[in-house]
Amino acid sequence: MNQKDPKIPKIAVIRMALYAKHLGLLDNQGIRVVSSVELADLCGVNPAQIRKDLAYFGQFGTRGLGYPVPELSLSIKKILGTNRIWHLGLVGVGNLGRALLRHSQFAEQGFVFTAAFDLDPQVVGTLVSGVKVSHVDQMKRMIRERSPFDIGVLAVRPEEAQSVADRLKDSGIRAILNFTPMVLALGPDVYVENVDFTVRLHLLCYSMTHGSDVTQQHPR
Amino acid sequence: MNQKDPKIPKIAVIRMALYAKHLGLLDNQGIRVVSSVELADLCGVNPAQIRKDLAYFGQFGTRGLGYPVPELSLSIKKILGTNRIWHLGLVGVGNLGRALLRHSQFAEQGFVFTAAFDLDPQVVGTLVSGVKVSHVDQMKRMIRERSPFDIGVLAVRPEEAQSVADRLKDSGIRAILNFTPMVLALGPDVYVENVDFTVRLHLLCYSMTHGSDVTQQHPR
DNA sequence: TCCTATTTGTGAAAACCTTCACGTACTCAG
DNA sequence: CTGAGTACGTGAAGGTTTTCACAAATAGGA
Repeated sequence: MNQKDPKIPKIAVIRMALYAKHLGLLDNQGIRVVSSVELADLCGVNPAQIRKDLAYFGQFGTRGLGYPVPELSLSIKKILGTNRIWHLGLVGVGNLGRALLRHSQFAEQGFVFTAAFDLDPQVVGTLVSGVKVSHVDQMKRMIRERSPFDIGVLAVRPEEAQSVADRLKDSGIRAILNFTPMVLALGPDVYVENVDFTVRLHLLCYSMTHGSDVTQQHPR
Repeated sequence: MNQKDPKIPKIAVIRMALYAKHLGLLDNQGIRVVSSVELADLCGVNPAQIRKDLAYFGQFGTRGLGYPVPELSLSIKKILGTNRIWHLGLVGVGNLGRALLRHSQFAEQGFVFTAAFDLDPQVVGTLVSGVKVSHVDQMKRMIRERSPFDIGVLAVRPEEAQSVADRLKDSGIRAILNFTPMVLALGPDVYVENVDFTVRLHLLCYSMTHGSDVTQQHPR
């Protein structure tokens, strides 16, 4: 399973998602071919960067011409694994959870919520954005029996984060998008990505107080 | 104003926010002193990394002992500029905007919403989480007259992102936290931080399809 | 007061990532 | 078919960040 990719930098994978986004836009405009220089302008990176990043995964361009937009777009999606629908399961139907369920961008990119869990009896049983909210205690059974989703989205209170994450792992979930501010201890079998808006606010504060004397760009 | 910091990597600033978070937790637990090794374990980074990062900004530790938790916590906050209240102005009171207004973590970290704007007449005039929603057309006047906030939080639809951002800039706002998927063109006078959850989902997909053969850790 | 154990602060080395520069291969016009 | 032009793919150079390793400094006990 694990391809012998001789060490691909995580940041290159992140940029692939960026390229995919812009290639999608170009594709919608009916543009068939793009050069690394043009794509680089759109993405705000160096053209050589794009060629290097793509070269990690194969050869996609035609010398003298450029890259075929629709084909490259699809190739990157295949590389990222986003050329299919991924099912998401939300845990924690509070303010943020509710907003995530209703957030249209997920669906637009092939991420669909198929389950939601909470422990508030007021919320359990309700329908939010077409998704039935179940009790957290039902979670393990539902996952085991029907495996309704691939990725767990954690939007519970900080106190509950670790125990819910443990339950997700125990149920067989291998990837978690963590919106809580807690660092989850789950071992290497579970992939975790943390989303913490406040870190970005801290950066803005630093920039405003110092006039942003910061070196590197570091993408999104 | 611009201190002669001889090039501090952005990623070091990002980690400072991470350190601040954990130091705050330690402080709450009543722990008075922490070594770089202990803090590194908590933050999931290399101890030398922490010492290097801190050294960009000064000397904070005592050899043979470690770092004084409350003092270091405060020092980092001063460095980041988060030892004060920052006021936020939300534009776009939709699902996400509403959740952000109600999100308790902002207030806990000294970020307080003092204004909110929308153009839906159904929403304008209502009170969300104690904040009165005004019409976007009032925004420029309100900012100019009362400068009610320092940082603009953009949670509008993608189509409106650029024009609203232009308006914020025009009104004198110098920092924007951008939750839309659009890349904003505002020039160097405005600091912009983009928050795009879907990028993280893409990374999880990549990890799951490939068995995560990704090199670097790159924080939050 | 002195000695040992500990931990910081920091040059130097290593690892990593980005950019350059150019050979190669392809396109397209004539 | 040919040749000029173009743009990819990639080794090497350059730059940045991380890690190592150790001297310097302090704590604390005897």
